[in-house]
This record gives sequence, structure tokens and C-alpha cells, in this order.
Amino acid sequence: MEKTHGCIHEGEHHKGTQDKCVSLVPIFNHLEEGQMDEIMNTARSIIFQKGEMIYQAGEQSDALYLVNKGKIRIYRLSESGKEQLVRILRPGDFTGELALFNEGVHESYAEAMLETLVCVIKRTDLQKLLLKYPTISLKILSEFSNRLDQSEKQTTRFATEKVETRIAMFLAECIDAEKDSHEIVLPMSKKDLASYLGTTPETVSRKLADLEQDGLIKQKLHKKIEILDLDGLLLV
Amino acid sequence: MEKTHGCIHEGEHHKGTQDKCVSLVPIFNHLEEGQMDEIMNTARSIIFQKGEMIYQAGEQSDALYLVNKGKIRIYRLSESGKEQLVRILRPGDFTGELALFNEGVHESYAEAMLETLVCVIKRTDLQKLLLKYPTISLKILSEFSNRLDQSEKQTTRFATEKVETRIAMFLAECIDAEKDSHEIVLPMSKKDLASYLGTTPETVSRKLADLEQDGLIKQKLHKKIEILDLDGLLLV
DNA sequence: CGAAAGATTGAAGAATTTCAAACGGGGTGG
DNA sequence: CCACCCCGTTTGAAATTCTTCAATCTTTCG
Repeated sequence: MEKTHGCIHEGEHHKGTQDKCVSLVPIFNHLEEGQMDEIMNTARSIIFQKGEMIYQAGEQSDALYLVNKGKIRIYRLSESGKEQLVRILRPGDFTGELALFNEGVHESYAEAMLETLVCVIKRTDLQKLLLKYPTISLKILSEFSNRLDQSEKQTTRFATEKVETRIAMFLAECIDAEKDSHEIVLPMSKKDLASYLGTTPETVSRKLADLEQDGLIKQKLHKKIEILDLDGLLLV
Repeated sequence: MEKTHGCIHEGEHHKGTQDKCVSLVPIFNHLEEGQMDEIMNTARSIIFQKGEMIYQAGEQSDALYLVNKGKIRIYRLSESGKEQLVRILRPGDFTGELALFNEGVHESYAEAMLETLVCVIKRTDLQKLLLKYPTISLKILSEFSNRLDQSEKQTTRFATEKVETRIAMFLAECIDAEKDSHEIVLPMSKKDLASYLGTTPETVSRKLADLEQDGLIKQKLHKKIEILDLDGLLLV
């Protein structure tokens, strides 16, 4: 029986979209026109509806997924079955890589948060591309080392900081992303944020209230938060 | 003023040792004789005494370090200055890679735990090797994705499991390493273990006592622990 | 409009840290 | 070779942080 999957389009039929898809992704955007075409021809694009799974833990991995449009929730289950949100993918991000170079089995779950368009490159095609264009490997190595760094930093935060500090640091990083403005929009629900930060929705709610009480932030409608005192936030 | 550093030997003068050093490392051990020689000629070996730093956070990164003999403690400081032990390197492991492919600045600290021999490959030499032998990149990609997986799994554990469970899981993984025997030797002090697991030495001490009380383990001399009930341990 | 999911708040309880004190073992210098 | 000292370890008690459970409120979305 078929598992839930998205609607498939052959790459050749959507060169316009494909072009944008591949060139969006940092690991490919240094290549020349002809090389890009070659990659486009090995890729196909798939649309996933909200709630559909791109892959699940335990499944055989056989492709790299490049996000073209939409958002994807990557989460894990711990040995004892509790869920943790690992990251959210946006256009330009990619996933599936862990299993590609590993034993080939996914360790995490990837779920479309809304209608999402992804480009798919099959494992065998990717391996050929990597050997043919070694600079792609260097790009992926760079991306991996970034992610590894991020992941280790996150681990260190869990290991050494209390919840309120982790929340404050998260808010501060949102500021970096939306430069200039001191108003951020939470990129996820507070429930997901709690999962991402390794705590409960109740605690997130309370700690945000505390931060507001202390005059460091101001919560507004629609997940918007104004940062009143960034320096103070980082001292929490 | 010179910072603390190890004693330097030119690679050419130690072919015997070099050979062992490079071939020990999984990312190179698939290469042919001649290629191995080429790498050996670009590497040099350095000895660090106990307590010496191989590198520190904030320093410019310019080399890959392959551990030949000894042990290296990799740790991070959180934004608020608290230390966390990230991993311990043993012969065959390598480090320095994060900064190599990233912005070039170390995010962690590497300290020799005892007299330690490392092979060093300079950044520029490595880049050349990677472009010349694309299979090395694939090996490193594989190693990276393993580490990333490990790191994310660790993060998920911090996010979802309580201390006692994390300790139990750690012990269970030690069993995997020392197969057959049900007696493990803690690879580090309980103080370091606490740092690695994101807790305090007091809590480690207490939780181990609890596990012993419950008949799941038996603590012996010299960091040795006998696992009496592996299944029970994983249910904690 | 109404159901379902997310968010907030309070109160009780559990888990963990912190501080303090005492103990032990391994390594070093005499 | 022994004694001493330092550092890691253990244990206790108090304090803190966080979770859990339950009830209520709000928002979203069909």
C-alpha cells in the first residue's frame, strides 16, 4: 500500500520552476549554467500538502530534498517516545542528507507545515554529481559543519542554561534574522517553541510573561513580540 | 609571546609513525598506497603534553588534527560562560574540521588529557587533497552526517529525558562499545560525565547510587561499573 | 457558528541544583 | 617509600526550577 506522498512533476516540464528551485540552494548556486541544467535534469519536483510527511524515521533514505516553497517541520522522537522539534526548513534549505551519507535510514520525521514544493535528487544521481563536481561536496561540507556547529551549540545550551535563558537567547536570535526592526514574529507556535527548546508550553507562556513583567519584551498579537531591551535579554 | 604548543616533528622523518597515523583514520583508509604517501607528505605530527591546548575558541582555524595516540577533551563554553564537555577524541578520531569549512574560527576548546600525538594537515593542503580525491570528501561527509546525527540525538535527549534516563542511556551505550562483557569502564571522571550529560557531579553521584539501589548496576573500583540489568536500565 | 487546538493561569508536587561538609585516592615531593 | 595535599566524590538539607494537572480562555479554521 502506498504511503501518503505528494504530487509528482517531471523536472523537464518545469524548467522555469526548476531553475529557481536549484539556484535557490546555496550548495548549488556557485555552479555554471550548463552544470545547473545537468542537475535540473536529474531532479524532479514534488508538492506536499499541509500535514503530509516527506519522510519518517526508519524509512530507507534515497534522496536529497531541496525546499522551494513552503515550510517543513523536522522533528525526532527520543528513545522513550517524546517528540522534539529539531528545525524548520524554509525555501533554500535542504534535508535528507543525514541518511544519504549514513546507513541510509532516516532518524527524523519531515512534515509539510503547509503546501510545500520540494525538488528531489535521488541518491545515485547525487553521488555521481558529487564525484563529477567536487566543489559541491565542499559546499555541502561547509553547510554540514555549520549545522554541526549549530547543533552542538544548541546541545551546550540545553546542558548549561535554564529555560528562561534559552528562551531569551532564542528571541535574541530572531532579532538577528529580522534586522533593523526590534519587532520579531515567532516562526512557530508556542507549543512548537516549547518542543524546540526542550520545555512545556506552560513554561514558555510563563517565562515570556516574566520577561514582559521585567520590561524586556512586549507581547503583541499574531505571534509578534517587541524586544524592548536586547542587552537585558542576553543577561537573563 | 608564544602560546603553549606541542613539540613539532616533520612528517618526512617519521614515515613509520606517519603511516600508522594516517591509515588509522577512517576518512583516509580507503586510499591507495601512493595516495596515502602523498597525504603523509603533507602532514606533520605534533606531540602535546597533558593539559596543553590543541586549539581554543576564537582562534583562527587552519588545520585538521588526526589523533594518533592519547586522548583529547573537546569542550565548549556557553554564552554565559558555563563549560560543557562535547566529546572525547581517541586514536583514529579527528577534529578541527568545523572551523575548516566554516568561517575559520574555532567554536570549541581542545585539550590533551594526557600525552597525545596528533597528525596535522594544513587547510590549504587539505583543500587540494579534497579536490584531487573526491572520495575523501564523501568519507568526510559520511563522518559529518554521523556526527550531526549523534549531536541531534544528544540534543533530543537533553530536550526530552530527565537526568537519570540520560545517565542510564549513557551506560547502555558504553556496553555497546565494550561488547560481550557486562562490565564497563567509565571513559571519564564523574565530574566530566556530569558536564557531558548537562548536570552536576552531585546529581551523577546520587543517580548512580539510585540505580545501584534498584539493582540495575554495581559500582566497582577504578571507574568500573557492572551492568546487572541492561533491559531495566533502558526502561528508567 | 462551532468544534478543536493552542494558550494562559493557578496550585501542588517532582526533579534538580546549590551550598556545605566530610571523605577518599592518587600523585608528588620530601 | 611514606606522608601530605589536592581534587574528585559522596552525602545531607534547603532552595530553586520546572513539570504536571486542571480549569478557563482564545484563536483558528472548516
